[in-house]
Amino acid sequence: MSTPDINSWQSVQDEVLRRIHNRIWKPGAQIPNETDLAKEFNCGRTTVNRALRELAESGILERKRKSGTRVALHPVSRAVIAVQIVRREIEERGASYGYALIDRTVDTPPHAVTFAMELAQGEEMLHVRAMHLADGVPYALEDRWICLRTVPQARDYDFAQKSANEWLLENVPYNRATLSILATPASAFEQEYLAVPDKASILHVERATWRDKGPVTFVTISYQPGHRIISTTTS
Amino acid sequence: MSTPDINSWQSVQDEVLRRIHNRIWKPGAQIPNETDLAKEFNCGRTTVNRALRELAESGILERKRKSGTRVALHPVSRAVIAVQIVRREIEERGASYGYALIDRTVDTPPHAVTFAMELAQGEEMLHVRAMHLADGVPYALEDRWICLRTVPQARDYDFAQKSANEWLLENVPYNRATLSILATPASAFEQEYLAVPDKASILHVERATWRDKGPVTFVTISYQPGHRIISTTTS
DNA sequence: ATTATCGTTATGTGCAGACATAAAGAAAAT
DNA sequence: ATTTTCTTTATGTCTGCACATAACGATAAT
Repeated sequence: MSTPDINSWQSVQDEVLRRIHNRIWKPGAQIPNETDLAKEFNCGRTTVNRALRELAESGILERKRKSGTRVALHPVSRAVIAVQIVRREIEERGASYGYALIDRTVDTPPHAVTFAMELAQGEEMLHVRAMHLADGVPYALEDRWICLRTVPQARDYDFAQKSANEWLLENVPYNRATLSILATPASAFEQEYLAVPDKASILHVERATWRDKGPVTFVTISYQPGHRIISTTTS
Repeated sequence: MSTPDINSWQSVQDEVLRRIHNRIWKPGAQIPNETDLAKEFNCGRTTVNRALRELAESGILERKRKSGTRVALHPVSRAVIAVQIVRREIEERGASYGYALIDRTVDTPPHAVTFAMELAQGEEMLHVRAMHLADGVPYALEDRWICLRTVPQARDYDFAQKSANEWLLENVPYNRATLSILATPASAFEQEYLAVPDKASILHVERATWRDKGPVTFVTISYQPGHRIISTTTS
């Protein structure tokens, strides 16, 4: 109508966001349907669809066939954190990366590990522990269990030069992953290798991965006290 | 070609993922261009484009105009965590929600807060502290600073019934947000209100929000020891 | 009153075709 | 040798149109 042509999906999205932020469309309220918006903005319905679809994916809008589109009442905003190999994490901070293997054994994992990997107990796995250093200083510890049934080739790799972190990513693809973040007091092992005092507060990232139902690995990364995981939030 | 018709963007995506997982297309390798894939799958280029675009957004593929599309060498997988109001977090666990305001004052925030909000020091803000309870037990503490310049109407609200968490979300929209996760030993304040021992390890989520360059709020949620943030990972 | 059926409606998706745009590489000019 | 300009190529996006599909609501059958 009076609106000047808004004919890129990006500009449609901007305009929709503007109306939501300015309470022209209030939380919970229904917004016009795609066809009408397309007419108003003088663009194709496909363009409006793409703009709204993305906003729905990010939780700002709620869409239902036939019922239409409404502004979310309690938007669940999604914080995205980038999970990448520790070497890159360190290099992106402008530090030089160092790696040291601590030990590599074959053992039966504790219950917490088999539980996270959705397995019965008793199976032997490869247990690899290593340190990641930034400018020579301990940056994080890696405590990893690798399922030898799914990844038999790990038995022949010594992990002395390249971390299991990187080796697995390059050699063993996965389909599914879980990730969990928690805080615990430093264990004796962490105290020793991270060189921190008793009861220091450690941030842990636990990650389990699977390849087509076969468990691949379960890893805990323990960070130096004070470490932050920073997210780039959308919307 | 020999491939049976794959003509939904979803099935194209599945097939592409299958080829990546089965190393038919190896990390770092270039994959055929959209037109060729469309021909092979017997579908429109638009369909292939949507499938590949989403995989690129999720970090599995890397695309560049003219150069083409290649399988990411070091895929940065994106873990998505849902940030929502604490009440919903508790209710989703099947517990009953309780709320208690601890205090509400006007004060000048400490440096850590003004820094996170990208402000100069000296400005007075509203400081609200409260407890969130699950089945009557302390679940998390909320320590919040609200910018009275951007949100003057907060001065007239007492936060006795409804948490600032919810009030802000319903009344003050935001454009931009940062999120940061860290672990620290329990402060004296946390020890008292979370009823935890000295030096307990506490998981914190810090979040700052802005509305069109105007700072809205900075909040720290401190969770009961043992709390986990769980992410639903894609790819 | 309850259940089954069916039309209506808004979103979801697919297609072909067109043009826009980034970027690599070749060719031309300096 | 270096810089500039052009051509080519693959992705990025917009359009109109068509049909699929979920779901609300009304109507009909039980």
